Amino acid sequence: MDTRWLDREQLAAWVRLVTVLELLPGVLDSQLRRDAQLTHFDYYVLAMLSESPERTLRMTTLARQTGATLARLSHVVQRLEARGLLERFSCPDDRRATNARLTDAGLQKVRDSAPGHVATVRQHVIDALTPQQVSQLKDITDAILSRLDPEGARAALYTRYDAG
Amino acid sequence: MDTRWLDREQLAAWVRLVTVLELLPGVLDSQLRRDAQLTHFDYYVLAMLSESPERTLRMTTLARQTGATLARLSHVVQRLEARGLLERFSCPDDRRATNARLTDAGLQKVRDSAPGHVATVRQHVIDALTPQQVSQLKDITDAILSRLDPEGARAALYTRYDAG
DNA sequence: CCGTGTTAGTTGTAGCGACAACTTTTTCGG
DNA sequence: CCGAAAAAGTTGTCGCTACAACTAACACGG
Repeated sequence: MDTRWLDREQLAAWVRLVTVLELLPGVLDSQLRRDAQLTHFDYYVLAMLSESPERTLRMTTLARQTGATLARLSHVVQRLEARGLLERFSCPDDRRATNARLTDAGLQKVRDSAPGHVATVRQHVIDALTPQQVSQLKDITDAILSRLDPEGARAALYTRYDAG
Repeated sequence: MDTRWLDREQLAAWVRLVTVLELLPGVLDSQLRRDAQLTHFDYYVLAMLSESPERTLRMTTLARQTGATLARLSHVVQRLEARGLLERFSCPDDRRATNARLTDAGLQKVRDSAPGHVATVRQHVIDALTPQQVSQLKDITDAILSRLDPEGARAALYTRYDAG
């Protein structure tokens, strides 16, 4: 097994990507933690629910769309439920399944924290890039995800939470 | 403060990036954990040392270059020292400072685990992209890092660990 | 050369995620 | 239908990271 090492350009891209991987989650987490007492993953879960019909999703669906394991999601949802931001109830159709539904308080939390979060995303990522680079980034991450997550379970969200 | 929401294209790029942020670290960690009993961060630390003169770096330098806090690095180095992969010694010039030096066993560990790690990086990232996209990724991550880490402390490593 | 502030690093604690073990319900081949 | 296998969640435990508090050593203005 001869190793194909990385050339200079590949290495440069990779090292930078690793550093982004190391720093960006912390930036997202600390802003949301400070301003909304939420981790980024908490926010992601709440935001996903807020955009679903009936503000409700099956645990398995939520897990697939957030890229988390069911075990992790179960812990997170337990904590969010204890805080009154969502509630769980057994699915009538399939008694193995559990649904998670966003409460009014949870919806309010998402709406309150969205502006600050979007501002952070703009400040550290989107506004640092040209429109062309944003488009390139979409294609690049798409290509990576096709290797990382061949089932292609990733979600669409992060839309507006304004008066509408 | 009127919020500037993300448009469709920005949103698409961002959601995909978040998913990469969520999935990629786990993939890197589990491969290295399985094959070398190292986290990706452990590997990064050892690799960085292996490329330094005397295989030695100051804790502060190592922290800056890996993007970690000194506290985190201190814990990690403590564990790696306990496993005999590196050793710490007080800096003669400045007795506040601590140097970390890779042991022979540590160097061997890096050399042994590098091929499998690079293969993983290729499989999930580099080989999923065209050469042009690799170049774009470098520029994009550079732009993001300029916002994330204005001091620009990121390192250069991940070179070859072959017979040389 | 003294005291104040800064720099370097360590340590304790609490919280989150990974992994494995487990229960319950559903599916489906024979 | 019956039993085995699969699917959906939950829970317990362990390891890692963030945060805050702390010690020790250096810098430097007065």
